[in-house]
Amino acid sequence: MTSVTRERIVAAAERRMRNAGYHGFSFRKIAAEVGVKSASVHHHFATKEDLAVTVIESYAARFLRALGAPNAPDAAPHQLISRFVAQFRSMLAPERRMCLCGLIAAERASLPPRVARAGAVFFEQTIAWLIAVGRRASPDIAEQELRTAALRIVAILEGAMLLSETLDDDQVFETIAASIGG
Amino acid sequence: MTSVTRERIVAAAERRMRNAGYHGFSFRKIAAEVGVKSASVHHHFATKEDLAVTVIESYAARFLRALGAPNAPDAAPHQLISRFVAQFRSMLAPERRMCLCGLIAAERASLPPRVARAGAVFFEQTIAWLIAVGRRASPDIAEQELRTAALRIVAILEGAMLLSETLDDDQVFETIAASIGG
DNA sequence: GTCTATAATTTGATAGAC
DNA sequence: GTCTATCAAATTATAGAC
Repeated sequence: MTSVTRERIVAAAERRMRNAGYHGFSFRKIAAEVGVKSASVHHHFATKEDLAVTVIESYAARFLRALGAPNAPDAAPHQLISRFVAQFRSMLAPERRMCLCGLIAAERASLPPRVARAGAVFFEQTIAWLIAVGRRASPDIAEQELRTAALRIVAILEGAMLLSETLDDDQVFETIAASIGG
Repeated sequence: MTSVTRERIVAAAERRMRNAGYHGFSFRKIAAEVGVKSASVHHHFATKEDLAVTVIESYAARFLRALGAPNAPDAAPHQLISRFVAQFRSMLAPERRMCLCGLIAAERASLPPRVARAGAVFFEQTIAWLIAVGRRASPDIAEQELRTAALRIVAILEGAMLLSETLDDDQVFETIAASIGG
């Protein structure tokens, strides 16, 4: 079920997709990085679409796992928001690369539907996590307001990563993210 | 100097780059869309890099021109901010496509330096425009604070476009952008 | 300025030996 | 599970006729 080679393929594909997006990675480059032939990559993943979906789902699962439960009894809501921001920050280091799903979101119009969908699921899950945290902090606020606040936080962080990358300056992310508080 | 075919090539390339990024468009697809052969595209633009740089510079110039002067005497600062937001909104319609330079920023790590640079210039110019508007509204605020506010606005709008596209929902952009005011 | 033709490389994917 | 070998198509780019 789990193979070392398979895991190394997913890791290499994630690195490449975060640099260049879905259209910017190839089976041969991935294979060369892992130290196998492209036919071996096809043994683990029948199509490029399959590999991309696996990479995105693995990325999303890792991200959500790092956040932990939104109702963790040992963490106050503002600590959870800090953890959320920190999770984005950690993705930016050490190479200042965009969030994988931010890139996938940008390419959406040209992606196979399953790939685009996997990217959207990441955002639905992170937004749901933020809403759950917000509900705990402010039980009386309407669902719509919680969702608006969650959308704002995710938009700011994705935008902050985008600007930090293009302006080639880590501090840009910190400057923008500081306004979220938490 | 200016040729109709050349302009149609730039327009087609911009459309394709906004769908799929730098790695997702080809001379042949552009040529087919315009109704010429790929060799004709090469006559106007020697390399893919050259075409991409021209597309980005043309996009940035159009965007800045639409904003107008940041110190226009007939427009109040809050009206100028509204115009800034409206300019992003207009790019989202009617196909809900990401800002071209947002996509270029996301792909930065894998781009030819000149292409990445052209994308960064767009953001430097839009941020400078926002700072100029802010300085007019609040002459006594420190430069650093104006820059922070400008970075925030651009990050929110780029992030709002990203989320709007991936969640396939125009209202997401409006919901997030509404918090900017102006 | 546009075309045909083509070079040289890369791409996603498959067949079949080991 | 990995390999060699290969296919069919697409890629950027160039040469040269019209």
